Amino acid sequence: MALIWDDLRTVLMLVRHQTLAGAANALEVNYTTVARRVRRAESTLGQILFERLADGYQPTEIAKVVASHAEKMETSEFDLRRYLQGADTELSGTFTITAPQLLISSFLAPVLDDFDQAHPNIELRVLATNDILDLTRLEADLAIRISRNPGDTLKGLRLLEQETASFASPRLADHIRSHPTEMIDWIVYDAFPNVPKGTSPMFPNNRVRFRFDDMVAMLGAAQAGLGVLRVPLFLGRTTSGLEIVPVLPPQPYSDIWVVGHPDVWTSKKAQAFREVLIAHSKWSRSIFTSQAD
Amino acid sequence: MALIWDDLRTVLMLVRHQTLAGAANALEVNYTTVARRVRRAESTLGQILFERLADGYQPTEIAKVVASHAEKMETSEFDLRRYLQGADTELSGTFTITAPQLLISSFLAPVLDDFDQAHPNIELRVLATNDILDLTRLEADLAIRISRNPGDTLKGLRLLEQETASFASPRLADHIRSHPTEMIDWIVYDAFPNVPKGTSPMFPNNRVRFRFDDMVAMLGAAQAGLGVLRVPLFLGRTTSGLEIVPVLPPQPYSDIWVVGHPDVWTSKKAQAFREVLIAHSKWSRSIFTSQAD
DNA sequence: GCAAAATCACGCGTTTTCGCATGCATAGCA
DNA sequence: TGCTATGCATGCGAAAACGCGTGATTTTGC
Repeated sequence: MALIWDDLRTVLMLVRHQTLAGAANALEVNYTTVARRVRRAESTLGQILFERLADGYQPTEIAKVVASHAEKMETSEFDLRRYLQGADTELSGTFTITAPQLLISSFLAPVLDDFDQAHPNIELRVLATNDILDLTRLEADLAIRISRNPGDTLKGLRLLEQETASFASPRLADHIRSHPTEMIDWIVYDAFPNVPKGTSPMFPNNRVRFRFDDMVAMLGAAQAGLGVLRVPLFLGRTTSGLEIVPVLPPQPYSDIWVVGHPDVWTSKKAQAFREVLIAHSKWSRSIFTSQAD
Repeated sequence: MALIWDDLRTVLMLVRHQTLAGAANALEVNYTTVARRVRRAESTLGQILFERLADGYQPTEIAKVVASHAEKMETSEFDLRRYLQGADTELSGTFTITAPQLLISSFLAPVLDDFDQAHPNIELRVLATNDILDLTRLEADLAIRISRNPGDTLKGLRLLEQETASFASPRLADHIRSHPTEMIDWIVYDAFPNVPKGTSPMFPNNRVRFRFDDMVAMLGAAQAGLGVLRVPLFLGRTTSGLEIVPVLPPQPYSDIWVVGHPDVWTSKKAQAFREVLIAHSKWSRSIFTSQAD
């Protein structure tokens, strides 16, 4: 009746993913192995944990209970790994950060360069995604985020304040400036599907022309002259083929933070990365706001 | 960097036992396996977890932290196993009880007989020990205990009230009855090293002659006529070569309980065992008290 | 309605893990 | 000082676990 902890972990993954392949992928083993471990767990528990269906493994109620306990075990594992990460004083090994894709080229790239030169023994892994990765689960050690605050459970440091403004292709910008009362076409983000508030009274006629779900595509559309765009200053300024138009005067926007789990925050590598980040933030402040230094 | 849960468990056991053999015994594997798993854990963690000394493995501070987290995982495992035990509706498989040695022959033996005949598919395991086993860790499913209450975390059912009285060998008993004012020698238990309170005024002269740390040995000494003994009625009555003497009139003593963890309490097997236990308790009540039914 | 993709079961050869036996070092003890 | 207990390291053969390939079935997408 000696149950094997890794079998419990396997059951947990199979309950989560519902297919052998999915669980196997998460565990970095062959899916046959998942099937075998689950069979073994079922036999030592004397309980059927999954219904084998054509489209996957359907967990029974008992399997869900097993998984909930395995989840607590997993939490302890992550607690441990974060502790070890936080206690690490080595400036070597791997270090993982995550940032929104669009922050990489304009802001983060020089930071990465500096950091790598200062700490050549650290293998830096960059996860460029708009998804909010779970730092509690160590999906990344530090995250660069655009938000109003670091969140409840995380520690954070505000790197930069930033502003947004309206941008357009040079030709469209010219046209708008010379015909301020004509109808102005906007390209907007799906999550904010209206013309931004705060447009200048000098440009009274605004309407939404396109709604996109992807910022890169929106920038492309703006470059092609399809409309006016509200984006953070740094983004409009560093995108070729766009220039600022006075339709929407610069206005404050969410700040740029570096956030991390308190456990990991103290690690030598995290400290080192923040140092480079802070130094570079001071240097590049003027890209993010319209105010003089 | 995929750490193996069973390696964490192995580290926990090695921190607890400090020797490969001890940990191996607890894990029911060869000690070589413990050594190998610990080496593997050290290598994936990049940390030395133990100092190899001549008399065993000395855990480092980091190992203790690892062990504390593994302990939480272990707690979840026990929580799960108790849940599964409690949800079990089969009247087959193994079932483990514990009871003080001295309760076995006089009280429990017929219960075991009845239970086995009623449920021949259940393999009953009996741990006869005075140690208080940890039911939270499933060292036993149910425990028969002599105490005033079941304890904080456990569920309990009072099976029998009982009384104690004084016993002696027939020859000594005769002598005491015919010479009540002579000095009476007592054999007492280490934990209560004085002459029991409540002796009858008819026998005014009492002293402690021997102190023992073992009840079986005390019974033997009493059988040999070395002195008077205070024991529960059932014990004196069922021990050959002893008879009750009126030095200490029957007086209430701690009750006999069956206790169990709330999670396990509801299992079919536990219910079945309690049934037999209750039935037999009613029958045998007269052995435990001096009062008429 | 049919092709492509996804899923699982099973069998085979390989890799890894494990247990056992041996040898060595140290501590406790007479 | 020698003897014995206990505990660890290492090497070898057995056992277990694993990955891969094949085949069957079902779902998904066009």
